[in-house]
Amino acid sequence: MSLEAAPSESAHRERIEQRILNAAEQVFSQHGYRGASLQSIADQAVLPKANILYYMGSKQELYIRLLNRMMRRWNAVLEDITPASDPGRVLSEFIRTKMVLGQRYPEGSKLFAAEILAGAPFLNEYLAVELREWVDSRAAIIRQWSAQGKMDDVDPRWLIFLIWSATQHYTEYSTQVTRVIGKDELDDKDLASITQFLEHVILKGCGVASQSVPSLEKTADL
Amino acid sequence: MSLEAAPSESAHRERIEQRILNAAEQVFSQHGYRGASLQSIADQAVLPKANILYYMGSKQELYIRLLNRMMRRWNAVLEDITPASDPGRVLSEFIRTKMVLGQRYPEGSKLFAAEILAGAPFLNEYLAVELREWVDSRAAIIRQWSAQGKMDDVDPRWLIFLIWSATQHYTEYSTQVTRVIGKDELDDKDLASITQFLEHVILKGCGVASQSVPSLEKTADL
DNA sequence: AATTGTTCTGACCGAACGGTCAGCATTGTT
DNA sequence: AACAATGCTGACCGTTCGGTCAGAACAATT
Repeated sequence: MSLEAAPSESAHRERIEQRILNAAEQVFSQHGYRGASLQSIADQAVLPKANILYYMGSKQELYIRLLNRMMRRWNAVLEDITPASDPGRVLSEFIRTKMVLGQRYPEGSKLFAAEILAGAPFLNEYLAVELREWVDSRAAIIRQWSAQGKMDDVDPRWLIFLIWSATQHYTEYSTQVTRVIGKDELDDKDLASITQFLEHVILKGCGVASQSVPSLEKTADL
Repeated sequence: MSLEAAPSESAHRERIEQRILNAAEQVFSQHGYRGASLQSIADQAVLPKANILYYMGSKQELYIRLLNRMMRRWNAVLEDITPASDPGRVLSEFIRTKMVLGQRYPEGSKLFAAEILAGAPFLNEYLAVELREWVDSRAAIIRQWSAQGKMDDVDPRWLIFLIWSATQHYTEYSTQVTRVIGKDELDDKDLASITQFLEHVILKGCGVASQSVPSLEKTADL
């Protein structure tokens, strides 16, 4: 009845599905696939249990939709990287992007973590094919940077895993981090401080010149 | 009837309990507290389900025994650290110890990770009290090192979390790492390579002089 | 007002859950 | 040989699990 045909007919459905997906993401990320129950997801979404199955079909379909949604958010990271790129700029952007992604989708990150802990029964192929190609192609470029003398001769795969783990830590282990530093949650100041710390240590540790403020150096001279 | 009274009477019991604990550690670490079933633990231990409850009392008691066992293994790390210690030596030892611990007790590490992901319902107090004191006391010493000019002025808590996350990654995310690098498991050569990489990047990144072989530097002189 | 198609959900299903217990098997003591 | 004490487990309990389904509720079209 409107100029746009498709979206208006499913506008209501779309809203409910998003509500279910968000609720499910929270429950699955906390308790994993087996530990999450449709009843607790329904409670979280304030909907009857049968309604969840009406929209999502089954527990497994719901879970896979969540994984796909999370993987899609990932695809934009480090797309335009070439041997001519500046390592410092690229690594900084990588660290910052991953910190932002973790903050924007904390439940999605935890969901991914729980899936890996369970042995990646649903993501096995994704890890072995798509993610592997992603890592391999970036690793090849980093190796060229090393060969060009732009940075130390480190194994690029370990470097990628280092950035991955260090950034991921603050979303997946937020419970641990906040308890240890005695806060309820990390504020923007903390996150900026963490990001700056990681950029400083990782770039300097790889022998990459940093373009950020060198305020962390023990010697201010050149 | 022997010189040792207590241990002989419970030798059999001890063996069975260890068998159950090891089986339970595997199942809990994969699926979390809720996702683990006593039946699957019993299957893993090749024992009838009722036997598990005979020895452990309840699912919760079994889980808490596992957490305590894992926490006990942790207490030896970085005990003898003073402001006079050499930062390079201490940080290297920290990295190596954590890598070894993760390799020795991979299921225990994953168990811990799953507990944190679930919001640390059982470890809340441990994190907020004991672990916090552990981190605070080490952080105070690291700050003195920075003040003495022995290393860059970085936030010691972020440094501790960085080492924690980077080392933990290879045990907790072993599924992801092995799939991405196309192996079934990480061998000793990989682990040595990773350890050396982490020592290089983290020590150099914090402005700490390293005593290990400087083979990774892009310049071999000096 | 009647018809049609979609949305929704209470009630129910068999299976699996954590936990209990009666009672058989095994061992150690006398 | 008799007797406790402990080890052990099949059978069972009430509850919750993922999933099905008949039919009520609702909206849109005629």
